[in-house]
Amino acid sequence: MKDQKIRCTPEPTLRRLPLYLGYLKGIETAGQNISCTQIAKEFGFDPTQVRKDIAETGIIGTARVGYNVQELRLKIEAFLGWNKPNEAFLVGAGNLGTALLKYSLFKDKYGLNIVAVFDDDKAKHGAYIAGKQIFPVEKITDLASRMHVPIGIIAIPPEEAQSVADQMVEGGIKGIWNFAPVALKVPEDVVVENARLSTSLAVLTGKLNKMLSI
Amino acid sequence: MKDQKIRCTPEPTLRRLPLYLGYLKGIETAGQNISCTQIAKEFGFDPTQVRKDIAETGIIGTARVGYNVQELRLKIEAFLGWNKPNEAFLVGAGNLGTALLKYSLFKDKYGLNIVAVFDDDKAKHGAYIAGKQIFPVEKITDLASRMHVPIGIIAIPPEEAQSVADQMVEGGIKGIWNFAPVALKVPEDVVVENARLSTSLAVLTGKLNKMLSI
DNA sequence: AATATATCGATATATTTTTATCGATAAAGA
DNA sequence: TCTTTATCGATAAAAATATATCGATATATT
Repeated sequence: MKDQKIRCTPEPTLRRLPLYLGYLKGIETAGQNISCTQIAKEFGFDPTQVRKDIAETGIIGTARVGYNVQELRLKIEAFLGWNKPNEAFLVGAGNLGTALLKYSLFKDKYGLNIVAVFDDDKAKHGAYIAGKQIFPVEKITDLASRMHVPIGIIAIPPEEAQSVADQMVEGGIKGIWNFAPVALKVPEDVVVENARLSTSLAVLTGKLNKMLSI
Repeated sequence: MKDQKIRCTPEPTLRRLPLYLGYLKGIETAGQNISCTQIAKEFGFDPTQVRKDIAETGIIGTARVGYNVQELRLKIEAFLGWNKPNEAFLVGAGNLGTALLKYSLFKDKYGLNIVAVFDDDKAKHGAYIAGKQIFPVEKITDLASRMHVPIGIIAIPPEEAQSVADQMVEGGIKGIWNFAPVALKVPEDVVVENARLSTSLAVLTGKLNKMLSI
């Protein structure tokens, strides 16, 4: 029973799909069809890999033709859940939180709809940023459970992150987008995706460091 | 001659090292030594994997004891190049750029020192944000080559990203931290790390989408 | 002092991810 | 119409990554 193991999409595939999507959006006017070969060339990937990634979405292509651009775009969006608004709570109205809120691409392109903002700074409570009212952190659990919000975004210092995550879980939030540099402990049925910029920076400086020292 | 292939650190390892680092910083007062087993438990990883990751830094541990906490921290920092200031140019003084600039952790913890900011909005030229003056984008090449700045950060809309990357490369920049959702084309000796938030969001919503539909 | 145990480093195995191959097929060109 | 070619989907091979095993060793326990 333990080894049921639902076959799930490889994470690298999930990371590449948004790239393809961005590309498709840019060329939608150009032509009707697109092949894996073309997409692969754009990104320097292997065509077979692109084909496998795309196959995950369930789309059926045509030999010698490829895929219909618009259909492929819609399939990827549906697969990622970006075709419908994903409601989210944002915790942390500091620099990062504010940037996330104002970054309109999230709403426009990825369907991420931040419906409320929370912060533990009393001075901010009741104020608005980017049209959203700021609430006290203690209200997360209650509001999340009543509004059935599925996603929580953590953009606060690491010390408070676990406590906020606990409150989110208690409120029934199923996915946490975590910008704090800590390992959150959550139940198995809650997905945590760490968007830690430091991780990305490490890859850059680590490679650079190696390269420049050779 | 083409297949020289320098043995390089696996990217997953580079991604995990900052996690260990953050953990080490949190416990430094707690004790003298730390074992892979303990670190692994903290993150839910396999101890052998942690040991391999750590081995990349060149540290030597002691059987039955583990590693000296402080030494390990310093080794990881040195390995990632975070022990010395990494000078960088930031292009884009919008929401994201400003957040990056103000996010003090980058400077304090990761040694990322943003020395100048560029934007193509004439109204911003000469102004200061977070103590840094804003320059016209056209000056990147000249300034980068004269100041020998190794890192460029791209925090602008996708349309302009490639052009800015070209200017960075021309100025001798060797590492680009790219926040724009496009595939940058650069010479082989330039490292590009894509810090695309959309990619991370895709992993979250993709998994959620699958989970909630089962 | 002898034995047990945790942990290291090294090596071997397993799993996952990427890349290559192959037959089938739809369009283009001879 | 027949051949050639690009591309698909499926399957196989290769490469990368993660996990397991094993002898050695330093500390703790009997």
